This record gives sequence, C-alpha cells and structure tokens, in this order.
Amino acid sequence: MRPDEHPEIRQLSLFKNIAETSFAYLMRGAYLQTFPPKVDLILEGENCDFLYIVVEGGVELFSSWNGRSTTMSVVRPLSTFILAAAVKDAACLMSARTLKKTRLILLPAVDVRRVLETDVAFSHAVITELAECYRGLVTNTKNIKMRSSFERLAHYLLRRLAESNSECIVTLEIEKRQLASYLGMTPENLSRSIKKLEAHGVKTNGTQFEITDVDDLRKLVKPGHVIGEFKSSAQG
Amino acid sequence: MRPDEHPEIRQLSLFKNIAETSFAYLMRGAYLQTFPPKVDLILEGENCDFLYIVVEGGVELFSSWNGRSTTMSVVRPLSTFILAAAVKDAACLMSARTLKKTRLILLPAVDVRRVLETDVAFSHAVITELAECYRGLVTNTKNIKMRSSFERLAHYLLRRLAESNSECIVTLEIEKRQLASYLGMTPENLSRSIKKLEAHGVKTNGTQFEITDVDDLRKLVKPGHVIGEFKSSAQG
DNA sequence: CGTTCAATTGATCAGCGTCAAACTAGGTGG
DNA sequence: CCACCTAGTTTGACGCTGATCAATTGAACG
Repeated sequence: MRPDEHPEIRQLSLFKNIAETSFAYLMRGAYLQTFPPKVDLILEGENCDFLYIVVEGGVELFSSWNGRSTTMSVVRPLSTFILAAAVKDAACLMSARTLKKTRLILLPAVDVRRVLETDVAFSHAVITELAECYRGLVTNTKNIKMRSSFERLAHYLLRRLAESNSECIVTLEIEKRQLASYLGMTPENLSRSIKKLEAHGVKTNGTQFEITDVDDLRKLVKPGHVIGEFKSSAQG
Repeated sequence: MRPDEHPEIRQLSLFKNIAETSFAYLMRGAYLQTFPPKVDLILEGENCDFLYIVVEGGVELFSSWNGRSTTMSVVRPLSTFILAAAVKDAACLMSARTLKKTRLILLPAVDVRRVLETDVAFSHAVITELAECYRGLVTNTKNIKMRSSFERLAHYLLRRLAESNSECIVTLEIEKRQLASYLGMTPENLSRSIKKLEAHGVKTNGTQFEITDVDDLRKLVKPGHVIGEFKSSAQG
C-alpha cells in the first residue's frame, strides 16, 4: 500500500501524531482489501497476525461457546479492531466477520509491535486507544449487570441518537437479530421490547426509530450518573 | 516514600523494566497508607488523582446505578488498579473500597502520566497491562453473556483452583454476597447453586471448597475453547 | 451474652428464553 | 415483471432460570 493511498487513516488517533517514517513503515507492509458480506476474518483462539482498520462497511466482533454465540461489538469506519491481541501477540478472544461488503486495511501485527518499540508517539496513542476500549467495555459490563434488557434497549437508542446528526431519528445499521445479541437478549424479546417502547415516546418503522419524547427515554435510562455512558464502545 | 521501602513493588510488571530514575521519581511522590476495612477509596464519576497499588489486603471495584450495585472486580496484592482512568486523566468508571485492612501505595496520576512521556519502557509496560485488563474484561463479558449463573460459579471455582497451590482445595477470600454480585447473581441463588455443586463433585464447608471430581466440573465449564479463560481478571 | 449482619431455606413471582407458527421483505430465476 | 424462495421478524403460548420477599439459622464481635 502506498502511504498516501488513504489519507483519512493518517488522521486516526492511532496514527495522527506518529512520525512520518513510522507511518510509511506501517503502510509499506499493509494490505488493502475488500471483502464480501459475511466473510470470517478472525476465528477466536487463533493467533493474531494483523491489526485491522475498517475503511468502509462494517465488522461484527463475536464469540461462540458450547453452541451459544454472542455479538460483542460492531466496528464501523474509521476504527481499528483487535488491537489488544495484536500488541500482545496473543490469541484472539473474539471472532470477526464482515457485516456487508467491507474495505479493510490489514497491518501486520509484527510491524505494529516493531513501530511500538521505536515511536513514542505511537506508544502513547496505543495507550489511549486501549484505555478507551477498556473503559467502553467497563460501561458495557455495567450495563449488562445492572440494567434490564428493556433498559438496555432504551440506553442503546439514546446512545445512537447522541452519535447521529438527527434530533430524533435513529436508523439501525445492523440486523435486529444482531442487535438483540449485542444487547444480550433474544430476537423475540427485542421485538417485544420495541413494541413496549411505543408507550415511551418512540415510533418505529422497520429499522427507523423516531424518538418523540427524549425525556421519557431518559427517565428509563437515567444516564449521567455514570460518566462516559455515551462514548465509544469497545473493540480492542 | 523511599524507593527502597517496598522492594517487591519494583518487581511488578509495570515497573520491572523502567529506569531507576523513573522509579525513584514515582516513589518520591508516592504515599504508603493503611486503611481499615470497608473504606471508600474511589467514588465513580470523580476524577482520578492516583494510581493505586494493593500491597496487602484487598480492594473491591464496584459500580452503582439507580439503587442497584454490582461488584466488578476484586484486586489482591500485588496489583494495580484504576490504571485506565489514571493515564487518561478521566473520571473513574468504578468505585473502590477496601475489603479488609489494606495497605496501599498511591501514586499521583500526574506523576504517572509524566513518566509515561519520558520512559519508553514504562509506556510498554502500561500497554501490556492495559491490554491484559481489556482481555480479562472480554472474557468476563463472554462469561456473563454465554454462561448460566451455575456455569459461571463452576468456572469461577476452576479458575481459583488453577491459581491456588492446592490440588483440590479452594478457599473463598471474599464474602459470598460479594462473590454473588461479581458472578451476576443474588446471594440466595448462589447459596442454592453451591448446593447443586455437590452433585458435581464439590464438597463445601463454609468458605472451603473441596473439588473431588475436577473432570465433572470441567464438563460443566467446557474451558479451553476460549484461550485465556484462566488468566487474570480485569482491574484497570 | 446480646447485637448485628451474613448465609440459608422456603415460597412465590417475573423476566426472559424456548418452541412453534404466521408474516414480511429482499433477492433470484423463469 | 412477477412468482417464488429463503431468511429475518413478529406474534402467541409456555416453561425455566433466577429475582424477590420473608423467616430462620449461623457466625463474628464488642
């Protein structure tokens, strides 16, 4: 890959402040590839050879055990994923698959670790990124342990609303079954919970959600007690 | 604090490879303090002024929301906690309190961030530590989302057994109500689950657990599919 | 030796998962 | 362009896991 091929990734917080030579070194070994939907990228348990960057499309991080399976995170452009395993040169704890047609940059993990040794700015960026991933997961865990599935759904909508440009419209970019799994509930239960939302100022139409009474939702979610609730979700 | 006051903390992975001057700088500003049981050290939402090291005793990391509360992690000697918030200079996402009489080292977070800028070895140690914390939490989340409460208990016992010296004895070092909260269940349910364990080769006597049939437990837990299951728990 | 709080036990109930069936939408081939 | 097929979604009925409530037992500590 040429270093100037995707100028926008130079602006990622991971690379923004690193030396030009470090960036060039990383790009020299990088692959830019486009994958069809539903392609397995990573199988949990396998060692981690690349750090991934989502340029376009979307990637689901999930885990399977004993016939069960759960969506851990959804990674959208421009974000990296599987950073923790890459820097530790360890087995991946999550599997990854594309949600739709997706363009990815693959940085060989050895190169990442190499640059880590020479470029202090990169080290600091990795520290910040890992800390954010960690804190995102902490918030996630608190959610699962302290809120009901219905409250988690309301919380999710408020989070997506805060991220969006709109005042009151949220559009799901993933299938409901995957959202259900991410929220730790069954598709059936999600379907019923969405119905229940209508009594709390949310009109739905397929993947469109119109929040007509934000305050009502906030009453369910009671955010603000916990700082960081509406920040990023984890994907390290 | 004198740099040579607690030689064992020099051996912590966070400090093992850092420069002597960095370590001295950190120690110069450090406080060594002993706290009684059940003392609140950190209130979530407040900014993080220190990085903590547990020298003796134990600390519970927990979170509260809307009248509910949950134990997120238990930190034992010699470990650090609240590293992520300290390096990010951000609000803590978890509260902390001592479980019993506990000796702690408090490193001013500004000093930590200062050393981060000058000492590459320290940066790398922080990266490793954060990555481990993150991966511990990933495992935790997978546990909560994919295993039943009974399976989580069995898994917990096997984990503690792997950490202990004994072939078959596990001794709880926390109250059962806290274990229940950590595992995401009620004390009543934990009590009943412990009873159920007797049918799977576990004899109990108060806080003592004797695992007489490890294979039976393993059948419940089915570990090994997910690498890293028996490593550390998160506490960043 | 009494006070206090954790742990246990029993009874009940609710949230949510499971199973099954009907419905809908998006994509494909005739 | 439409019929069809497949897969996701919705709806209903039912059952189980685990929470709640209440009462008792047990253990730690002054």
